[in-house]
Amino acid sequence: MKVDNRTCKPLSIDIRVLGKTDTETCKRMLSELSKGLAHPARVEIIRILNHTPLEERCICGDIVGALPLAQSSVSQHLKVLKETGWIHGEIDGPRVCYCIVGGIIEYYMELVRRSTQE
Amino acid sequence: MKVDNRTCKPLSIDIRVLGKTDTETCKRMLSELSKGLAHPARVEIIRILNHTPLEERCICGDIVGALPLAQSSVSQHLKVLKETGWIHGEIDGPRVCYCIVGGIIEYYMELVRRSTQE
DNA sequence: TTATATTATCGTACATCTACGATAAACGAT
DNA sequence: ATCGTTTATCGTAGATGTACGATAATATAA
Repeated sequence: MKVDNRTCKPLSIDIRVLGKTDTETCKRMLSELSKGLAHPARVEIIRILNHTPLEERCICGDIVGALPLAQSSVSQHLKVLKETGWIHGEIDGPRVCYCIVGGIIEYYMELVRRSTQE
Repeated sequence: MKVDNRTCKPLSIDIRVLGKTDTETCKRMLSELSKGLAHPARVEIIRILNHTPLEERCICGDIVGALPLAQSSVSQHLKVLKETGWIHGEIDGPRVCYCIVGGIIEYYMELVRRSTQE
């Protein structure tokens, strides 16, 4: 019998790959990730996921409950965050467990630095 | 006779105001600024303006020349950057001199930190 | 199997974004 | 006053974003 194991493999991004990434690619990556942050609801989702401790991973329903939007709208925002590279999800029974990509915030900051100061 | 004085009053933003800003406002400001970065052309404009030394301020034509877009399209991107708080412009004869808002990049980074880690 | 819970997707309706050419507006120069 | 330069705005067209209810899909539970 399956217990409430909210599992998300800790998928991470290595900030060092940026050392080998050309400026044009950096700009595209930055604008793509920025699109993810370009809505208050998505900023809030990132905040929630970044807040949630590893042993208590966040399932979709928790996020829906925390936002003043319909379930289908939240699902769309989660999709945008997945497509723009901020989060990943894993099916856990009838539910889906969402996690923030490890190190993505630092990665984003570095992208801002590199793209604007290069 | 007017010489080529590319003047832009150095308009700046004080990062300390964030200390008195509530979370909800931070999220709205972050998503608004992020919208500004959500296109490669606008990232490039920010990079150019951040690169240009103060004594050689950037006029609109320079930016148009640096991008593979029509003048009207660049003008629209400049408008978005103005509306989202990244840059400001000053009329200088028939031309317009654009400048990045002082300290806006650090301000943006701090917004990312506060909005995601709060 | 059937029912229940959870989440994605579909269909729809507006709004906003993106890009362009054409035009207007503002100013300096002649 | 007229011309040329520079930049914003308009009009248009197509793409994308946003929000919702309804429905489908998936897995567990009964």
